[in-house]
Amino acid sequence: MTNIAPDKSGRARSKRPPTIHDVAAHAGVSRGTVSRVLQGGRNVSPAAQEAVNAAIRKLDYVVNRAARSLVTQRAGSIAFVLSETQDVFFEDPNFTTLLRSCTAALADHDIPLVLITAGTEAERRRISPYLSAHHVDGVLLFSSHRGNPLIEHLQRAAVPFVCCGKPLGRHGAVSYVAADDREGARTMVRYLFESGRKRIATIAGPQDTPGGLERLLGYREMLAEHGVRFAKRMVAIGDYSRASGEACMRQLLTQVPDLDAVFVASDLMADGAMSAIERAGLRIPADIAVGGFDDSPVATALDPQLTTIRQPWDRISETMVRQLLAQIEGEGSATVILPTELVVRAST
Amino acid sequence: MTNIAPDKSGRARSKRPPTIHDVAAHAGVSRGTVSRVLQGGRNVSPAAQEAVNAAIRKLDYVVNRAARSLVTQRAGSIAFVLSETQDVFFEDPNFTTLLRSCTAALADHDIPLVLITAGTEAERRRISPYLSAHHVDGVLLFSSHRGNPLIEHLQRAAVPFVCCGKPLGRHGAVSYVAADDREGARTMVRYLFESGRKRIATIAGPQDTPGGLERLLGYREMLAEHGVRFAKRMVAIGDYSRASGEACMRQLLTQVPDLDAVFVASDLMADGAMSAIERAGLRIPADIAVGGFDDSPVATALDPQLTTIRQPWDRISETMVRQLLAQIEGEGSATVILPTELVVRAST
DNA sequence: CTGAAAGCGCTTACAG
DNA sequence: CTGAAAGCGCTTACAG
Repeated sequence: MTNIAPDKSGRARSKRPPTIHDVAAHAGVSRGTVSRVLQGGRNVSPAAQEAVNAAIRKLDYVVNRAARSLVTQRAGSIAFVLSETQDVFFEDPNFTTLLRSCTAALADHDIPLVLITAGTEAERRRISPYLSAHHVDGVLLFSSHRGNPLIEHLQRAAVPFVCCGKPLGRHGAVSYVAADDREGARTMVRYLFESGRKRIATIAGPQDTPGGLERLLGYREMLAEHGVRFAKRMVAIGDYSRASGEACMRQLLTQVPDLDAVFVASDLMADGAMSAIERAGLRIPADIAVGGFDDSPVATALDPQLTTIRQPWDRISETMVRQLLAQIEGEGSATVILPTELVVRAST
Repeated sequence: MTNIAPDKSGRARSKRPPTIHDVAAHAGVSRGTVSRVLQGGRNVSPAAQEAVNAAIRKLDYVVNRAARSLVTQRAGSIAFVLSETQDVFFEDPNFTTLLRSCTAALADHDIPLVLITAGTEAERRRISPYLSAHHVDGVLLFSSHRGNPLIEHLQRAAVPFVCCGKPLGRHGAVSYVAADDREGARTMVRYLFESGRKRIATIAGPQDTPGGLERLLGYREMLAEHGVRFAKRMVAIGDYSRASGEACMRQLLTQVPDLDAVFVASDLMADGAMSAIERAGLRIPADIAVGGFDDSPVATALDPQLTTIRQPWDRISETMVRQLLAQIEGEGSATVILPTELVVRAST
């Protein structure tokens, strides 16, 4: 009887939690049997099963994860690794969306999520041993810029991982889940053409990120399909920040005074672009139609509300988690591309 | 020799990590000695110390946390528990700021942060056993609305925790860290008076949150100190969302057509309020001065940029972490109030 | 200052 | 289907 009862105040006093041993004693079986029902009840008689479950409920038993980890050699947790400059990523509403849906997806599997940031080289050095030591069973990796050394590190350490978005650069077989950026861009630009727009400019994302690259490609493809010649002055490259969207739009307005539509590679940049357009005394969508990308919370906060391409964040997260879990079980890598969806609002 | 060398491709093949045993053998000492240097090197000769450290480096040894946890009865990790309706909290930029600075503060102590959301009753039920089972050593609790059952739960389970902001409702001694909401509000309203404003309205936060309550109180106090009678029609209550700020402002504009300033209890609501003001054809700050609260990223994205009260997020996070760590070491509870700062920009 | 040994709470072949 | 037993990798009194 190692348990200490709560004292009169009702406050538990260093009451140490029941172990598998207590449960076994209570149920009148061996610890091995208790462990078996904990694992799902294979090879356990219904009677024993029942007795053990009753004891578990009675004692409020919950397994000690450290002890389990020690023998199974599994951490039982998964890391959400954010390998971006912190400022950029934390201000990006997409990050929040992703974090939320990954948390939910992991909670469904009863797996704790360990949040790790690794924006700087120093941080990466610090977390490397943690990751290599298998303190987590796998990692959900968020890192959009080309050539993140973390990828190679994880590969060497044989830590299962899944990237969000295609990792740029030369790597072996790497699992990733991404939205269909190019097709999303094509859809938006096609829609702008079909709405009667003729001179469609674009604000692209950084060209060392898959979204920056692919969405620009989609834009060019759709121009070609409509027999429109691609012109450099119709393109400005931002960094996904609101401020860069505003600056890019000013630049485009100067270079192409008569443009009548702009496809912006992120909602946040579209927000900035809209400010620039309004400040130039032009109306949206009467003078210029604006199409975004993401369908982030800002899209509906804008005035007029933003027509955009919805990224399937929930599906992306769920799929990443599923893929990672499969990989932990020994399955090979895979890449999954998920479709996007055009959401028409008032800005076009 | 249980280690399997990397194969020719350089890819580690199920190489199992070195243990304390390997280190001991390598250094020619006992496992106990290795453990002692791991704990800081008390009672270890310099020579042994040296040999062990060399072996650790040589073998790339990193401690197995599960094994350590099992014997120390410490999880070695801390939970960041978000007990708000998810939508509200994830869209709140303050949350992101807090999460970032807590991650950084914990990283400084080399403690992994486990992210847990508990917005719904069902979620709370699910995480309770996890928390009570001491799968984390303590929790940083984010929950602003009155009467969160999680607080009592943590108290009963004797899990150390520190709240962000004063928890409303009857509780025993609870540790929390908060900004000085009332003083911040007083500072803003005083500043508005001193800028020559006469009819100052306010958009307050939810009245079952400390920020909602205290900032309104500060407003009232400062009115009284300036001999201005408090009038109900000068107050609107929002829910911290952008949309509510806009609605509240419309309401105030109707109720008090001649107001010349408004103190808004959050930057996000101030964003909405500014939209409403502009839509009413009024100018900021010429016709109406707008003061916010938080100094969140939106403050500088607005046009004009927002005058606001800066919350000391970094200090709040650091202090919460320090307090929690102290509590885990057995120290008693404490409450810490941190000063805010007026940041004057273009909206006043 | 150091080593031998017990023990943390589980899981998992291995017999039966 | 079940129990006895070994063992996961550490820490920590306890002797010396």
